Amino acid sequence: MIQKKKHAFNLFAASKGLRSTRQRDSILDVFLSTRQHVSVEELYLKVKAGNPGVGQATVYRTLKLFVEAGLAREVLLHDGQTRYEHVVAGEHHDHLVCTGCNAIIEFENETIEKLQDEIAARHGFLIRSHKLEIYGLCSACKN
Amino acid sequence: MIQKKKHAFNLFAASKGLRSTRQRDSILDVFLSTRQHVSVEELYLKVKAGNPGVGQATVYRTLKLFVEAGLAREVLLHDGQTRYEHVVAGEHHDHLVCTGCNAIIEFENETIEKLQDEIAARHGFLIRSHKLEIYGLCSACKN
DNA sequence: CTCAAAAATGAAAATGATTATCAAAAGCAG
DNA sequence: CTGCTTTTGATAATCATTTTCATTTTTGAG
Repeated sequence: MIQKKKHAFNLFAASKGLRSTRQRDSILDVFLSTRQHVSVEELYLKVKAGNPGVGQATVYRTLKLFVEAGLAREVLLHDGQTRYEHVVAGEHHDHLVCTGCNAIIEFENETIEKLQDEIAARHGFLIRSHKLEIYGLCSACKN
Repeated sequence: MIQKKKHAFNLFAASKGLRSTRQRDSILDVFLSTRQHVSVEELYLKVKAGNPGVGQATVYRTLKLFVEAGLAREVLLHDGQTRYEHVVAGEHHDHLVCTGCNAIIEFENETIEKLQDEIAARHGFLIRSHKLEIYGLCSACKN
C-alpha cells in the first residue's frame, strides 16, 4: 500500500516533469507513516528529525504536490492550521470533531453521499469534493 | 425581523454586561443589511462608509460577539478569510461552492440532518453545529 | 561520464488575516 | 456630575503560509 502510493506519486511526478529528490521522498515516507490529520508543522518536525536539513517551505510545497497527485487531502478544522489526511481510493469519510478534547472521529455514510449527489444534480452542479464536519462534544467530554 | 435580531442582541448584551455603543449598533445594522457570507473586510468597508471612525479591530471583535449571541455563524470557505452568515432560527443550510466563479448555492436537506443525528448518537457524540460544503463547478462553469 | 539547463531547496523576508496591547474615550450606576 | 469599567482605535504583534532568490540538485543530451 505504501509502495502503491509511492508509485502513484512517481507517476504523477513524471507526468508533470517534476524531479525526484531526497526531501520529497522523506516527506512522503513520513506522511505515509503518519496518522490522520497531520498539520504541516507536525510533519515538518518529524521530517527534520530524520533529515535535519529540510526546510519548512519545502514541506509546504511538497504537501501541495501530494494533494495535486491525489495522495493527500486538505482538512481545515477550527484551529487555524491546515491539516492533511491520506486519500484512500474509493473511500471518503467525514469527521466528528470534539471541541472539548480535539479528538476526531471518522465516519462514512453512503446515504449522505447519495443525497449530496442528488442535490448537486438538482442544481446542475458538478461535484469535485466535499467536506462534512460535525462539531460538538465526544462521549468523554460531554459530561 | 431586523428588529427581532437587534432585540436578541440587546438581550444578549444585557445578560453579559456588555454596553451599547454607536459602533456596535452600526456594525449590526450593516451586518443585517448584508447578503450571506460577508467577510470581515467587506463588512469593515461598509461600516466605515457610514461611520468613518470605526476601526477594523472593532469589527472583528463585534462579529465574535454576534456569534456568541447566536446572530451570526462563521463560515470558512477556501479563500483564507473568515466569513459570517446570518443565523435564522430553526433553519440550517449547507453550501455548494463553485470553485470556478466562487458562487455559493445554499441548500437544506432534512434527511442529511437526520442521518447526522443518528451517526452522532451512534458515537455518543453531542452535536453543537455542523458544516457541509460541496465543492465543484456550478452549471455555468462546468462547460 | 560531463555539463549546462531546468527544477528544487533553504533561509529569510514578505504577506495577509487575525489578535493583543494600551492609552484615550465613552457608557452607565449611583 | 462622578468615578469606575468597558469599549475603542491605532498600532504593534502573531501565526500560518507564501515568495524571493541565491545556491544546490537533478536530469538528460552529448
